[in-house]
Amino acid sequence: MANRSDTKTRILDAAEKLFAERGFSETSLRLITSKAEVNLASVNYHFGSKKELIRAVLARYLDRFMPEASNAVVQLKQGSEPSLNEIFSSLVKPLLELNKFKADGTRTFLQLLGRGYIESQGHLRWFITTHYGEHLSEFVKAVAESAPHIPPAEMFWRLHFTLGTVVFTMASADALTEIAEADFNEHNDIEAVIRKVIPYLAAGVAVPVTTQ
Amino acid sequence: MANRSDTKTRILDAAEKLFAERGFSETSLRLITSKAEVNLASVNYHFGSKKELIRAVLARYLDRFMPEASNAVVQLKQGSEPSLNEIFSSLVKPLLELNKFKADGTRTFLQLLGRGYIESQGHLRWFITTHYGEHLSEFVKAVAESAPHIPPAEMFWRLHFTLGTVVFTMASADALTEIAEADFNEHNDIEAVIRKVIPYLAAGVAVPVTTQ
DNA sequence: CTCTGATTTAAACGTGCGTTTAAATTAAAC
DNA sequence: GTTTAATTTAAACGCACGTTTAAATCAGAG
Repeated sequence: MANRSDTKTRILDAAEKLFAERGFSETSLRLITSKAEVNLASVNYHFGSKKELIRAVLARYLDRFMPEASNAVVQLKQGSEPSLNEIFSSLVKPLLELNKFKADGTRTFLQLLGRGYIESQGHLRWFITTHYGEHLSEFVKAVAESAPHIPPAEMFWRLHFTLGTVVFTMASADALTEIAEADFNEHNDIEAVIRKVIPYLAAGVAVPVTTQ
Repeated sequence: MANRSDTKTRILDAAEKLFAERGFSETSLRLITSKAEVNLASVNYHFGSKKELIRAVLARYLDRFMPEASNAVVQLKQGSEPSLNEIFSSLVKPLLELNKFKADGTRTFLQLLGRGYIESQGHLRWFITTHYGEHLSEFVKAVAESAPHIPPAEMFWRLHFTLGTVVFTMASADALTEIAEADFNEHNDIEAVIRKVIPYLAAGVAVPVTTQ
């Protein structure tokens, strides 16, 4: 095949789709390169290793999402005392912006995030907090200020419960929207699902701590 | 090694521990059989394949947990109108009973469940609903009756949000408890995490539907 | 055109995997 | 004690994987 300067992009595009659908360890470089229509060895040539390819796939989304998200939160706080619902809702636009970067980008990003958290044995968590720590803490700070009655340790857990809800829901969103349509004649796109989950999350995060 | 009629049990015990810790596809039969101190081929002899071993591991827990759980819900409804918190809490005892069956059985079961839902591409969901459907629907019915202001379609989504929270949290429970200990000097066993998540889930499931 | 460095290519490498085989060993029945 | 079936064992099988190699091809500069 003739020279093609977009080999790296073709690999990233094929890899992110397959990683999101099947997970990282279940996706072989041979499958990626065949879908991308590039040579098997080009992954190691351009990225060094499979591990570094995974990081590159994640970084391409995080570099777009994280600054926009923290920016949205900061801007929201310019006004007066945003509610939890408003803080979560401020992430909707940055999330949906990813659909302009790539078709189905929002879902792909959230699925990659979930896969990464579960498969990488804590490595992704370290990667995100070290590379996007300032952006993250803007969000965490806003949430904490908006629910001052929740102690920090409890908030840590609730934010991870929240992450789990989002990530799992988005990973199975296809199947769920199908069932919802069949059983309740209710059609939901990805944005509709996001708007359904926000009140659920906000209620859980803010519920008073019981010392039963 | 001399004859040992407990080879099957030794395999199941070693497999469930490794599956819970590292996931199914990341755990090789060679690792399982070496930890179990049995011959590699004995897995295929006793279980047929790795896939059937996975099912046997899950079934051993589900067979214990599911009847006890649905029983607890049914008994709770004998009294008057249980709250959502009470319904979720009624699952705690059946969950902790698993610790009597095996050391750290509760954590192992929940992690297996999480791993299974994420790794098996919907296969576990099918397995559970077809094999334990009656037990499941007892729980779903109780929750729906306890939050009659939530329309069925909305409840469908919220129960899946709930499943996501539980599954994701339990799959990463080890990592999270480690961080919580490091960052907040707060030690949590699996029961503590369960008791933390219940109010979060109950609040989210019951929050009034907004038509913003 | 020629040279040079970057990229692509086909092939192979070594490794680890789930599974299968056939012989050896064990336990139980007679 | 002999026979029979169940189980254990060591070895090998075929396959898919990530990675490496070395030659072929390409694009740009002089």
